[in-house]
Amino acid sequence: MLAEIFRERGYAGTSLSEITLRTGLGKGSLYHFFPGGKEEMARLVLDDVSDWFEANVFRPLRQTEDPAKGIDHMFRAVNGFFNSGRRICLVGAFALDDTRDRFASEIQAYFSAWVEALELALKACGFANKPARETAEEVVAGIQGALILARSRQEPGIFTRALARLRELTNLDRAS
Amino acid sequence: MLAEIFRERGYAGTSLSEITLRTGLGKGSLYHFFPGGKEEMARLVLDDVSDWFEANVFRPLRQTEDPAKGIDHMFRAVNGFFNSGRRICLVGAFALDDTRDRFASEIQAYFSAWVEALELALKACGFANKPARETAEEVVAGIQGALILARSRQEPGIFTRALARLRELTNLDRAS
DNA sequence: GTCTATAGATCGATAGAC
DNA sequence: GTCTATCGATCTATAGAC
Repeated sequence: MLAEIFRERGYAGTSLSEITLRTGLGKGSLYHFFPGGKEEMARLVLDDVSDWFEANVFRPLRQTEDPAKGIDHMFRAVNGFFNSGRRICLVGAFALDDTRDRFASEIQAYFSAWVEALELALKACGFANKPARETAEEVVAGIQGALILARSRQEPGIFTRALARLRELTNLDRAS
Repeated sequence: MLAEIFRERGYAGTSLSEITLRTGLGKGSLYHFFPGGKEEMARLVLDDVSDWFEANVFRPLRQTEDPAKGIDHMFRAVNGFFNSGRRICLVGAFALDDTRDRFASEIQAYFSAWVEALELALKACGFANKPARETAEEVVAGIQGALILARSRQEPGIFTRALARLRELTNLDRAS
């Protein structure tokens, strides 16, 4: 719920009065749970997102017994989490304006963990160091960009199609 | 100048007091030039961006005599405009939260024009309909995502590397 | 055109009753 | 814990002198 408000309004655009309205909690209660105010609420949301990706995306990518399965799992989990392109990435949105500076370490950690976990899986699939790194960056960036494009056109199909194409980049036989 | 403020703060995070400080104009002057207030200022900035891309990216892509040159021109213009990954895309940033609804037609037009112009150039290069469309979406989304990734890690090199890889996708001999 | 002054609303945050 | 009341700051926007 909190996360959805920040996703809709952005960090600067989210007001405590809207949070009280949509959560049903008065400001007194909100400041009881979050003495740090709006910033602490947003930090909790970012942590929740990171935890979810750690459990459902990064960790499966790091298990090296069957790396292809981890990659497959990533694409399915990502498609589900972003509701096939109808939901944006909060971390990516926060990265674009000065909100990034407020949550620099969280945002940096999220994308680093993602790229590095995918890079590891690609190497385990047989990719050499450089193509593994570059493909990992290309896939993570491609996902973020597809979310922008899908939302800008209000056309979620753009995201699903993009995921399918990005998945092909992770096939070793198509790598350069 | 106006554009840079909106890029830094986002639409909701941009205040008129900061605009008066950084432009040196009082609020009276600002409302003299922009009776519509902040929204009209942002709309002007979006129009300026659209005009720049129309002249320096979309139009070169649409000239079909030498489509490969148009594509090459796009990558160089984009790298320059986004300052090799140090500057974000205002339209993409606006697309992510509810700012999108306020400027829906401008944002939609920007990305549609970009994808369609690139699609046209790719077809002129010999791409079939479907790969041309999909590659165009992949390149535009990849650029947007690379800007997010580069900014989140404060590492502009990510953007330059991404552009180089996306450029390869526009080579017909590498298309699927 | 540009300024200052200010209106009226809303902001994040706090105080204190219950 | 949850509420209401309210603080001081800041917001967008306007009024009116010059």
